[in-house]
Amino acid sequence: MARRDLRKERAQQRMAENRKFILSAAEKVFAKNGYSHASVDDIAREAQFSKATLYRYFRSKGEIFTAVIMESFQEALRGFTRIQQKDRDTEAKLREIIHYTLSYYKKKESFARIFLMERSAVKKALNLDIEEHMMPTIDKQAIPEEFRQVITSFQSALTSILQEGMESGVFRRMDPQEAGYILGALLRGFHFRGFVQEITYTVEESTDMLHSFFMHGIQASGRSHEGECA
Amino acid sequence: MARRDLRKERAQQRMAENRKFILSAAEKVFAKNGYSHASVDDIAREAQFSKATLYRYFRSKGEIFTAVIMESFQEALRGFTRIQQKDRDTEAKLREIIHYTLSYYKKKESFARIFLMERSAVKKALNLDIEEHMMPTIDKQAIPEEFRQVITSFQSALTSILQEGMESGVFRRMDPQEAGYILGALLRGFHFRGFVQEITYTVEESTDMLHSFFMHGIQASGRSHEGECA
Amino acid sequence: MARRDLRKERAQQRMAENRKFILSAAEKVFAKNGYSHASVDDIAREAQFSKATLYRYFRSKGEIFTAVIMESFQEALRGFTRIQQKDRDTEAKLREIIHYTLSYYKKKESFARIFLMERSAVKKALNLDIEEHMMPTIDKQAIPEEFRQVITSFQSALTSILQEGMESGVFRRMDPQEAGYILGALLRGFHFRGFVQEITYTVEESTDMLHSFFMHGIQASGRSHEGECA
Amino acid sequence: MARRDLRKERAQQRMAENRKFILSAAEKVFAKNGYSHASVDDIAREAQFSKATLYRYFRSKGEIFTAVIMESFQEALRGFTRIQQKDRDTEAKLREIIHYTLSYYKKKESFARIFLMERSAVKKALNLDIEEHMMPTIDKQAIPEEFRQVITSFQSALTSILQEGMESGVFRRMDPQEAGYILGALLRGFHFRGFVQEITYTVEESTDMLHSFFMHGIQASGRSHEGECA
DNA sequence: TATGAATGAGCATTCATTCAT
DNA sequence: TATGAATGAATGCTCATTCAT
Repeated sequence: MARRDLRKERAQQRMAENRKFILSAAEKVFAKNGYSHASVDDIAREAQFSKATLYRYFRSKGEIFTAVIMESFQEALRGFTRIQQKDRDTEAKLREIIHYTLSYYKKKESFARIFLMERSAVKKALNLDIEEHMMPTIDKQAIPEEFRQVITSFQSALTSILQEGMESGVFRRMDPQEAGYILGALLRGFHFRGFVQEITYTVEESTDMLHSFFMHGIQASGRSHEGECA
Repeated sequence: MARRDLRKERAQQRMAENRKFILSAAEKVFAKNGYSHASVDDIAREAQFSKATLYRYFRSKGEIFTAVIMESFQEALRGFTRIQQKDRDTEAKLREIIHYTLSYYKKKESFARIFLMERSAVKKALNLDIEEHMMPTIDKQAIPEEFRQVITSFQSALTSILQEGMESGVFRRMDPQEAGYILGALLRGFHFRGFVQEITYTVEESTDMLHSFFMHGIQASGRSHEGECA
Repeated sequence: MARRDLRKERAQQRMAENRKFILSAAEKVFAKNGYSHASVDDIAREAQFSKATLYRYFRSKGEIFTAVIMESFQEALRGFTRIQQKDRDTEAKLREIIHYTLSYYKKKESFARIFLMERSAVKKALNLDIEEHMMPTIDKQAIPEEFRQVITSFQSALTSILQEGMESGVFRRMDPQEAGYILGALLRGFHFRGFVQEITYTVEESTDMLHSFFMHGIQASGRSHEGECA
Repeated sequence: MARRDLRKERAQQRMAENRKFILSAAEKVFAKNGYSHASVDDIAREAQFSKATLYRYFRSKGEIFTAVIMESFQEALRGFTRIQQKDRDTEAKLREIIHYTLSYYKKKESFARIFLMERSAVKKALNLDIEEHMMPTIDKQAIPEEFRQVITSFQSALTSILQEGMESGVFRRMDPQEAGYILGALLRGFHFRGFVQEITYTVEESTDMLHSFFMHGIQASGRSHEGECA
C-alpha cells in the first residue's frame, strides 16, 4: 500500500533526522567536555531528548562517539576527494589540501583533539584494542575496520597528490609515503598547539606558511632546489 | 634553637622527598591511564601512601597533575638549555634539539599527550583555586603563569638557535619566530599521530627525516637553496 | 606499640560491628523485597550508611547477599550440630531437629524463601553456575565451595541421626540418605506453603504433625511397624 | 446485522487466540528468567508482537504473569479432577495424584517455583488494580479470589481422595485436612529442593519413594500399622 | 603527621509504561 | 487495531574529597 509506504518513509525520515540531531548535540558536548567528561545526560539535555531515547538510537555512549567521529571523518574525506579530483596543477591542489585540512581542524577544533588524544577512553569506545583495560564481552565488530578504511583513504589521497607532483616534476623525488607522513605531521602540528601557545595564526596565514615551507622542502632540484647550476 | 631547626629541616627534607616520590608515582599512573581514568586511589597505591596523605601534599588531583607536568617540563627545559649552550655548529645543535625533543616526547609518551590534549579536564585542573597551602617547597604563586613561562622559555630556546643559524648564514633569512613555530609544529606532528596510524618510525629515523626535511626548507639560498647561481 | 595495637583492635572491632549491622539491615531488606527487588540504596538507607560505604565493606550486592546467607546458614548449622551431639535418645533428637528447623525457617521466613527460589538471580549472586545469563569476568572463587560445605554438613547431620536410629533399632532399616531426603522434603514442604495457603499451624503443631507422621513412616517393624505379629 | 456480528465474533476469536499465544510466549520467558528478570520486551519478542500490543491485551506485566499462572493452574486442576473421578482403588489414585503432581511441577519447573516464591514481586503483581478492561474472554472479577478458589479446589481434591481411603479402610483414620496438608508438603518438598542439592531422583523414583513413605505413615492399623496385635 | 573510614554526587544503562499515528 | 517512539524512575557501582583519630 502506498499510504503505508509513505508513512513508513516519513517515520524513517524523522528517525534519521533525530539521529543527526542527536549526533550534532553529542558533537557539541564532546567538543566541550571531552569524551570521558561528557555524560550521556549532557548529550540528552543538549539534544532535548530523554536519556532513554538516546539509547533507542545508539547502543552506548561509545557508539554515539563513534558515530560522531565517522560522520565527521566522512565529511572531511569527501572534501579531500573533491580536491584531489579537481583538474588543477599539483601545487594548487596541495595548497588547497592544506587549507582544507587546517579549516577542517579548526572547525572540528577540540573535537579532533579528543579524537587524537583521550587515548585509552577513545580506544575503548572504538573497540580498537585493549591495552590495560578490561572490556569483557564486546563484539569486536564492524566499526574499527570502517575507521581504518577512512584513515587509509585520507592517507592515500595525500600520497596520490604528492606522487602526481613527483611524476610531473614539481616535487623532488622521494618516498611519497614519507613525504605524506611529513605533510601530515606538519598539518597536525600546526593545529594542535597545546593550550598554552599564545601565537595564533589565521587559517590563511597558516596555509601560506605551511605551504611555502613544505614546497621549499620538497621542490625538485631541477626547479631550483639544491641549486646545482651551471 | 638549633636542634629545633635541624628537626624542622629534616622534616622538610622528608616532605620534599615524599613529594617527589608521589609525583613519580603519579606520572606512571597518568601515563598509563590518562588524566580522567587515573584515580587518586591508583596513585596512592602506586606511591604506597594513603589517599589522605596525598591530600596533605596536594590540594587536588588536578594539582598533582599540574605538578607532574611542571616537573617534567622543567627537566625538558634544562635539556634544551644545555644543548643550546653547547659550543657546536648550529646545524648539529638543531639536530640535537630535534632528537632530544622526539626522545622526550617518546619518554613522556601518552603523558605529554594528555597534557597537550585532555583539554577540559586539564584546564579545569590548572585553573583550580590556588591560594596558600602547606607545601613549603613550592612557591604559593599561581601555577598557570609559571607554565606560560616555561613554554615561552622553550620557544625562545628554539628561536635563539634558529636566529644564530640565520646570522651565521647557515639558515635562510626569515622570521625566526615563524621558523620556530614551524619547527615546533613538525616536532609535535611527528610525535602525536592519531591512534590509527600504522607507520611507525624510530626516534632516529624520525630525527633524520625531520632534520633533513627541515633543512631543505630553511637552508640559506647561498648554501644552495633557491639556487640563484651566478 | 601497645597503644597502636589497641587502636587498631578497636578499629577492627568497629568495622566488624558495622559489617554485622549492615548484614542485618540487608537481611531485613532482602526479606522484604527479595533479592532482585532489593536495591543497594534500600540496604544503605536501612543501615544508615552511605551507599559508597557499603561498597567499602562488600564488593557487590551479590557479595552482601552471599554474606547474609552464609551468616544465617552457619548459625543454623551450629544449632544442628548442637542437637546432634546431645546425649539423648534418637527420637527426641529427631523431634528437636524438626522443631529447630521449622523454627529456623520461620525466623528466616521469606529470606529462606528467596534463597530457595529467586533462582537465576541468586545463582548469579552466588556465582554458582550460569544458566542463560552472561556473567563475563567474575572470579569463580571461594564462596560456592563454602556453601556446598555448609549444605553438606546439614545433610550429614540429618543422616547421622537417622543412621543412629536405625542402628539402635528405633527406625526401620532403609537407605539413610533416602530417609534424610524425605525428612528434608517434609521440612521444606511444611514451611514453603506457597502464599495462598490459608491453613496455618504453629511451629509446635507442625512439629507434632511432622514428627508423628515421619515416625509412623519410618518406625522399625519390630517396634510395631508393619506389625505382622503372631 | 448478522454480518456485523460475525465480524465481531471473528475479531473476538482472533483476540482470544492472540491472548493465548502471548500467554504461552510469556510462560516460556518467565520460566527461563523468573519474574523480575523477564522483561516485557522479551515477552513481546517471543510472542512476535509489539510491546504496545501486549499492553492492549494485558494491563501490566503483573497481569500477564497472573494470567499465565491461572491458565496453568486450571490445567493442573483439570488433571487432578480427572484422576479423582477415575474408577480405581484409592491407593492407585493416590499414586497417580503423586505422579501427576510431580510431573506437573517438573513440567512447570522454575515457573511454579517463581509463583511459589518470588514473593514481593508476585504479590505486588496480584494485588494490582484490577478493574474493568477490554478483554472480553476474561471475567472482570478480581483475580486473587479466583486464585484462592483454585488452590482450594486442589486441596479438596486431595482431601476427598484421602477421605475416601479412610472410609474404605485403606488409610488410618486421621484429620483428612491434616493428612492432605502433609501430603501437599511432601509433594512440594520433593520438588523444590534448594539449588545446591546434588541428589536428583527421576519423577518415577520420587513417586515411588514418596508414595511408599506416605503409605507407611498413613496405613490403617488393621492393615498392619501400629500392629498392636493380640 | 598519617591514615582508615565515610560520603555526595555522578554515571552508564535498563525497563515498564504511555502516546501519537 | 497495532505499533514505533518516547520517557521517568531506577539501579549497581565509582571516585574525588573530607573527617576523626
